[in-house]
Amino acid sequence: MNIYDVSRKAGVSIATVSRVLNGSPNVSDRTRNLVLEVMNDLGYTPNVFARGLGLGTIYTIGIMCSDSSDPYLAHAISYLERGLRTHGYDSILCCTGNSLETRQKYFNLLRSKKVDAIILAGSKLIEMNPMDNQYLIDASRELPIMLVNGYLKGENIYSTVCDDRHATHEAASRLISSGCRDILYLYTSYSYSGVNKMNGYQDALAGCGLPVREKYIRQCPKDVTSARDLLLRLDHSGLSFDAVLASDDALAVGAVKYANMTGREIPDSLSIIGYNNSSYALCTDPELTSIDSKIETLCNTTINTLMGVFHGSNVPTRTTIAADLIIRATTKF
Amino acid sequence: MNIYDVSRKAGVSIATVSRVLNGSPNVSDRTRNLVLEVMNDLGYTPNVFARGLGLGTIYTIGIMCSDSSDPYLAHAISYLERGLRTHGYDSILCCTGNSLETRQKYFNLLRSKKVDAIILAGSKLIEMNPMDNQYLIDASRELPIMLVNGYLKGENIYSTVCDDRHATHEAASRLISSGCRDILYLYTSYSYSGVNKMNGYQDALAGCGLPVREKYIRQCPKDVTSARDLLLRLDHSGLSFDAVLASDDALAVGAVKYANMTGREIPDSLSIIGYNNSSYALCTDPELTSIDSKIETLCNTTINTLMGVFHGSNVPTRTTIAADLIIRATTKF
DNA sequence: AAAATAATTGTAAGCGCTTACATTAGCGAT
DNA sequence: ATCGCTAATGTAAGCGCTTACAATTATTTT
Repeated sequence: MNIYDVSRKAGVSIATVSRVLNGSPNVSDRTRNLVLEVMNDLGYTPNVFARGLGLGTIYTIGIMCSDSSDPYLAHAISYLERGLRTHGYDSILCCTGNSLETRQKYFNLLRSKKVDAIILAGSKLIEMNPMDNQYLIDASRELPIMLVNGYLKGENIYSTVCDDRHATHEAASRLISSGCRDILYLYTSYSYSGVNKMNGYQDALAGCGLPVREKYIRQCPKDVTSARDLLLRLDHSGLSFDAVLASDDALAVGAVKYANMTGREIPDSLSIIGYNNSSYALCTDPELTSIDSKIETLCNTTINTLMGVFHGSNVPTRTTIAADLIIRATTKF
Repeated sequence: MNIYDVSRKAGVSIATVSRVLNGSPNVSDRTRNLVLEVMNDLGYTPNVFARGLGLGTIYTIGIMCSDSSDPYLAHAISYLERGLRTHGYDSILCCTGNSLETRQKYFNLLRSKKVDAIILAGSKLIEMNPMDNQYLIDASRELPIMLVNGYLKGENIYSTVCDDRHATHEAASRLISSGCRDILYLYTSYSYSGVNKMNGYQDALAGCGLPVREKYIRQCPKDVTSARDLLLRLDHSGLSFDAVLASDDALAVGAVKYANMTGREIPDSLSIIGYNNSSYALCTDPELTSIDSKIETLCNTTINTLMGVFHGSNVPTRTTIAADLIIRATTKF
């Protein structure tokens, strides 16, 4: 079952069938309808490989992320996949874990698949050492590289980022205005957004004339139990803190659990702010105040930008989206 | 840059290059190494389209799910993608939402991409009305259909399921032995696994000589707040219950929140069991007793079965995996 | 009505690869 | 050295589609 079968049954040449397939205007309506009807009767679907061979593209976008089971990334993938599909694009997903090496390997694999673009979801995929991103810059001569919540300077590289710095700045400032003085900052990794978030926190302290203390900036694996245990240890070690600002809701949930275990009152004795406004935020009692990083907007903007690139429009290299502070019950404001 | 460039530089025919590409044994070691070296020098990667045209396959598996942002499915996708990749297969992801129509559309889209198999992740993708699954049965003549946690009878259809019925049977039985008499069952949708879970619950009641009451079987959207509110309403309406068995952890979290709001003691006044043993289970205080549906095992088994099918091995049509009851703090045992 | 032009359709040459079949080279047995 | 056989390599015909260009038909224009 191929284009020849259709052309035979419709009594036209394969070129005409192909034109119908590709929406060429140079086909009379009568012929077009005839061909479409035959296609329908035969249940014909064009062979993607043959199509790709001729067209050199296959309407497929590669999506890379470190781990699709992370709730934040899972949502990103969901929005990206859905959005791309509405534009007629498929997506090939690649979860690369955290090793740079496998990341490069999968990246090249996607390229060899002749995807039309590659979207990197999540700021962890951009290395802090510029040298390690060279492979992206090299590849960008060949196809557009889209970064969701990550930034890299380059000719054919487009970033859509959330204004994390501003968001944590605001969050920390509000904690301070509500009376908190010893704000613990919990983060999981240094990354584009990780660094921005931390800077926002530090700026806020500095802006209010409070000291930025190393002891109050703590690294922690991104899971509830690790965060809870870390806080228990810190508490035990005599560090006193009256607020926790976390780079992810999972860490903030851990903070709630720490408070519940130690009997500290939330928010009177301890204020907590999470990040991402994920479903975690509604799991706890009291429910989490959290920064909404607007993942859906981020993804949609990325896709719109990409479509702009495909159509040759003039498109911004970096788009910044504002975050929202969603106030619930773990803060005094 | 194509196979001709390689063949020219290596001084062999394109057929030989192709043989090296496909790991044919009919190439002398000397020639193979020479060709590989040239490929490496040139940074050559074969064109997937041309390859697919010739081979008729492209080492790509279609994965369908209703919504990749659901934590359970997100994990499934993560495991599937990773597992397939270790076997040299890519995956194309399709999130179909809940409409049968778009599901069929995307299914055919995957077929037109000539994927080597389609994996349906999650029991929601199988319709309860057999007629509505005909498209799967039709397609199975063309390519293997793999169901993760769903069952459909058919020639080239393979299912890997969790023994949900047994799991909820055990869970309910243990609730009963621990003194519970009025066990509320919360579910989200009728589906292969949904029905099994419910049956397990009902069997357990019947087995212990307890009545199966309609009022104690409630449908609820799969989110924390809906579940909490439903329980508040039921409570308010005068229904008395001393345990909640939920078809998903999110619902169980809602139950914990209901208890916290109303001051009911967990587990003394209310026992709660969730399903899937997801990260939700560790978010609450007290932490959730939950049924681990072994999603990782399910996914790996599915992939192994699929590889068996590809190799023409004799492979079981349905594989059942036992669930685990993970006991934490929301039950009295 | 013929000529000029535009719209539609057809022909055929790829796209880069695989593979059946043909050819050649290699090697031990005679 | 010759034959027979196997292993290695090459030749060429697709795979199903796109598209430049050629050919035909329809529509204006004069």
